[in-house]
Amino acid sequence: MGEVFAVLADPTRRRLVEVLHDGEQSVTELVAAVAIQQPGVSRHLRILHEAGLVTVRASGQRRLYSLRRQPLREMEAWMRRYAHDERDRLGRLADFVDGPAAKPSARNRK
Amino acid sequence: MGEVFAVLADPTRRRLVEVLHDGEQSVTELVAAVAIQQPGVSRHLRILHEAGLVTVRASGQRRLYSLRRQPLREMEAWMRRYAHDERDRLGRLADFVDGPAAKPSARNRK
DNA sequence: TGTGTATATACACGTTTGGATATGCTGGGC
DNA sequence: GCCCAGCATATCCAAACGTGTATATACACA
Repeated sequence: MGEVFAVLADPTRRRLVEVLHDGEQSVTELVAAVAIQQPGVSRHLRILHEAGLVTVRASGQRRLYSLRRQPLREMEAWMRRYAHDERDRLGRLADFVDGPAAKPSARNRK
Repeated sequence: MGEVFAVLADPTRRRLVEVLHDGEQSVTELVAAVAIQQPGVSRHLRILHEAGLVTVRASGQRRLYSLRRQPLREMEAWMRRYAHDERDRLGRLADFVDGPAAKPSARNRK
């Protein structure tokens, strides 16, 4: 699992994940979304694939990549354990329901 | 924010976060919890501190470190965005209530 | 079959990283 | 004031990393 942390440490790879969140994309489309050359993107995609973060599907001469969310969920579970105090479980539930965009609740204010 | 991803890419630093989750710890205690020498731990603690992940408090000749959860929460928010599909919001809520240990629900099965 | 396009791999290079060892600094007890 | 414990900083080193350029491979289409 720690593998995923290292893989997402790179900003370009995080960007790829963000773009793939919108759905299946070809390498060319992904190249257009980042700041490096195509071979670099292919290499990052290989790393993402080896970490189980993407799947590939050939379509003609294109290779269509899509996001695999399972490893992200495991990483999210780790974050959830340590991002919050053990107490205040109801408050966390409220945050989850409100979503990330919600204003901080009273309990989160300094 | 991407700083935090890079900082937590290192397994030793993640271990330190896990240990600090139990509460304030001195450097000596932290050294006992990991597999490297004291200078290495001090360096990791500096990196964690610069990323805002820990705070320090002097107590005699000891330095007591504790966890700052705010950056972890921001990182968790990123994870939450991409670890889940946009649809199926109610299902995610159920997962959250059940916690990570819960059996996968029907909706998660292939 | 030949040519262009889409993607992957090879190679070389500079930079960053994490570790060990050695040393410096500070505060407490005698 | 001395000495020891706790911790930080300096230095060196090997390994890993990310990038660009060049090249290879695979498929499409005429």
